[in-house]
Amino acid sequence: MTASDRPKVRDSKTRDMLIDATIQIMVEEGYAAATSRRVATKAGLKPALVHYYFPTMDELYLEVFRRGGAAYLERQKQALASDLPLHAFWDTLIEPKDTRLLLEFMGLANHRKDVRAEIAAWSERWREMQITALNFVARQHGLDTDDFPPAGIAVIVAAIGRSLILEQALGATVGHEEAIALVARFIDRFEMPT
Amino acid sequence: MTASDRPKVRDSKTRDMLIDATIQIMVEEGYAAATSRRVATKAGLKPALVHYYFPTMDELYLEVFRRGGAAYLERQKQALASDLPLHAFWDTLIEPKDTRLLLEFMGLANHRKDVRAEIAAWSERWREMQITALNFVARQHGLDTDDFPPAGIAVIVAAIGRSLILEQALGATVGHEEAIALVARFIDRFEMPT
DNA sequence: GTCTATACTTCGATAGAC
DNA sequence: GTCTATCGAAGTATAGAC
Repeated sequence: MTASDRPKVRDSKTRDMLIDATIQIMVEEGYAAATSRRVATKAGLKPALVHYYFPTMDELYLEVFRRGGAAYLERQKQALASDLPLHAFWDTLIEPKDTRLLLEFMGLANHRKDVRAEIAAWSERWREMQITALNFVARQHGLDTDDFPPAGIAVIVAAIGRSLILEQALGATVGHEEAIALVARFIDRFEMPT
Repeated sequence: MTASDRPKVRDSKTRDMLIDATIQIMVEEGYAAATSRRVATKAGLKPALVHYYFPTMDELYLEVFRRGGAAYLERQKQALASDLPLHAFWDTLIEPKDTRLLLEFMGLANHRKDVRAEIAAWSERWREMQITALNFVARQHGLDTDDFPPAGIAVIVAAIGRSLILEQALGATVGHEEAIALVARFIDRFEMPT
């Protein structure tokens, strides 16, 4: 049985276990630790099964990313459609597990060029969704686009959230409290908390 | 000859070549590609030599980080001591090669726990240096620390620079121009360009 | 200091029994 | 669908000739 004619099982408990194991390893030990053997062991299975479901490791990584990426976009969509879109958006950005996984995939993109295109395309959708929502926020509040350029704000707010998670993983949190306070103040200017 | 009694050569052309090769591979293909074989090949040498100079790969990684980290701190020190510290600091943050290497090491920190402590300690020094300088800037301009909390500003400005580089490596640059303009405007408020 | 040669481990992947 | 068994490539690391 070669790579091309393996069954394309889309929903299977075993398959899910392999995906979950991969996520867990990537988050805890980095993408480089997510080998077929390690993944299988963590899932309580044998390495050959990994290749049964995912002929190549790239296909496993891509499937993990597609699932996680789709779920992440869905949560962001909900957040941006909520009553306090800026607050909810910010909350998605500082969710540790999701953000760490995303950061691992950004590293993986530099290591596996086949994975890169997929992540780049996802990032564009992710960003466009933010810009659309922030454009709406800007119009709603009659904001000057010099003070509140939606695209620029999206880039900056996401950058801050991501970096906080990245530094927290290192245990370096000096200045975080102050940075979070600044972000909160900025967000509160547009969405008054009750 | 065991790991403990190998010569601790501190300056050697060959050693430098191995370090340079490691940096190049890490930046271009990610830390996971920086194997002893790949490093040796890129330097035009044999794998055994890598282990002659660096008994374990962790020692190679640490030496690369120590050199790069020291040089980076030195450049930051110069920047923060310049006439336009905020502008110069920002320039160091968006220097692509340095920042990409640093991001790779942050990934490596999640993968190699022995490397993590070193990177965490470096990050603290890096950040403290920024805070000290920004405290000085704040005092010089008589700034309200509610509007300009040095530690928070350091975290945020660094976060933006790093994320821009990270996204640029992916080819995702939507909103970057606007984000950069916002940062420039903020910085210019305190350091008027001539 | 640099090489060849090699030991041992881990990895990705496949074949084939069940 | 899951396993055992195995292959070849690549990984870290060492021994020893030069």
